[in-house]
Amino acid sequence: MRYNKIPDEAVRRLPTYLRGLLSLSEQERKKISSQRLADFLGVNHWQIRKDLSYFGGFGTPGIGYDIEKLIRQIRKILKLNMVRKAALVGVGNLGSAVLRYPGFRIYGFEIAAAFDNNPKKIGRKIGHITVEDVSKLQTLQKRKIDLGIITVPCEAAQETFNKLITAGIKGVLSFSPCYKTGRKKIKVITIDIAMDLSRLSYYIPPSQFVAGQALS
Amino acid sequence: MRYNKIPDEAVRRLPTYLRGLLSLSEQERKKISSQRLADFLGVNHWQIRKDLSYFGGFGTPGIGYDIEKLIRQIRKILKLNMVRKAALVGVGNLGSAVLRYPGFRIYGFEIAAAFDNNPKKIGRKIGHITVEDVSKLQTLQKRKIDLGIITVPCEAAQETFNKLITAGIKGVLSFSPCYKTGRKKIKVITIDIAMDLSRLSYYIPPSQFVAGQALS
DNA sequence: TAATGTGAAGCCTTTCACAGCA
DNA sequence: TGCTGTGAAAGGCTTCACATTA
Repeated sequence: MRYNKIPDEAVRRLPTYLRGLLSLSEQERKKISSQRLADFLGVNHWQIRKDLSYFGGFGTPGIGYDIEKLIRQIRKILKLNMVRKAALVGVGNLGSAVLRYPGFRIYGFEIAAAFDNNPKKIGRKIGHITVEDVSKLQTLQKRKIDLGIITVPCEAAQETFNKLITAGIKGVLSFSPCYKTGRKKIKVITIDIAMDLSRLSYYIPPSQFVAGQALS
Repeated sequence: MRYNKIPDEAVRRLPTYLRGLLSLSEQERKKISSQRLADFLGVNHWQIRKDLSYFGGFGTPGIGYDIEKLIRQIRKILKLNMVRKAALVGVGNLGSAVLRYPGFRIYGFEIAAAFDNNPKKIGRKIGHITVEDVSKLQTLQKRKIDLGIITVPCEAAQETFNKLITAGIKGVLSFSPCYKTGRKKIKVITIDIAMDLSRLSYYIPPSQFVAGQALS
C-alpha cells in the first residue's frame, strides 16, 4: 500500500461501514458492492472505496467485497478483534445511561468497571457492574483496562482526567469539555452534547422572534 | 466581510469559544486577547482570530476583544440570542439523562417537551418536564419548538425521525445512527457513542493480546 | 508596543475519471 | 460487463507572516 498518511476522517468513517456490514450480514448475502453499501448507509461509493484502499485492497474487481471478510478486516484495523475493556468514571444520570447503553456490544466493547466518589453510589450495581470508589482507579492497569470514559460533572473533569492518566489509561472518551490535556501523548475524544446542539442552532432559522428577545 | 464560504469547522469551534468566554467573564476581566483565550482553551491563537474573522472583526488591534461584547456576538451568530426550544423523543436511560443534563443552560437552550410511546412513561415527570405520548408530536409547530433530540433505540430511530420531520422540526440531534435522512433539507447531527469509542480504539495499542483472541 | 485581521502558502480531504482485473 | 483501486484534480481548512491599527 502506497499511502504514507491515512486521513483521520477515513478512520472516523470505518465504524459506520462496520455497522452497515454487520447489519447486512444478517440478511443472507455474501458479497456486496461499494455502491450497495453506500446506498444502504447514505454515503458515496467512491468514498468507501477510497477509505478502504488506505488500508489495503479488500475487494474483488467485478464482484465486490466479501461481507464477512471485510467485517474481520475492519475489526482488525480498529483493533476491535480482541477484548477491549473500558472503565467509566462518574455514575450520575449520564454515566448510568452510558453503562446501560446497548450500542457497545456490536463493536465488542466491555465496560468492565465503574467508579464514583459518592459513598452512596459505591457498591451499588448498575447492570452487572458494581460501582467502586475512585481511589481504586489504580487497579486498572492490573485489570488490563486501557480505555476511560468520563461522565463526571464539569468541575470534576480535570481531576478525573489526571487520575485516569496516572492509572495508565491510554485513551479517553469524555462527555465533559472542561479539562486540558496538556502535552500528554494520550488520545482524547470529547463528546459535548450542548456544543453539538449549539452548532445545530447555527444552521436552523428560528421559527420565532420574540419581541425584545433578540440581543443587539 | 469578504469571505464567501464559512468553514463548517469554524462554526463547530464557536461554541467552544463561547464556553471559554463565559467562564472567563465570571472572573472580573473586561478584555481578552486571542492568545489568552487560546491558552485557556488549549487551542491556537491564530485559529481563533481566523474563525472570528469569518464573521467580522470583533476585536481591537493592540487591545484584544471585549469579553461581554464577543459573547453577544457569538450568541447572535449561533442564533442563541433568542429562545431555542427542543423536544426530546425517547425517555429511556439515555433520554432521561439528556433531559437532566445541566450543560444546555449556559447556551440558553430549553428542552421544552419529552415524548415516549410507552404508556408507563407517559405522564411521568422528569425534572420539570411531563412525558407526553408520541402522538402529540404534531403539536410541536404550534408550540414553536423547532429542534428535535432523538434518544430512542435503534429500531425506532427511522420512524421517530420521519415523525419529527412531519411535525415540522428543522434540526435534529440524534443519538442513534440508524436512519436515513433522504433528500430532506434538514440539518442532522448524529452523536454515536459506540462509534466514537471504536475510533478511539484505533489510536490505542491494546495492553493485552489474549492468546487465540485475535481474529485472522 | 501589543494585538488584530487577512492574503497567501501549504496541507489535508474529497471527488472524479478511468485503467485494470474477474 | 461490472466493479475495484488509485492517480490526479479540485476543493476546503489550517498555518504563517505581516501590514495595520489603537
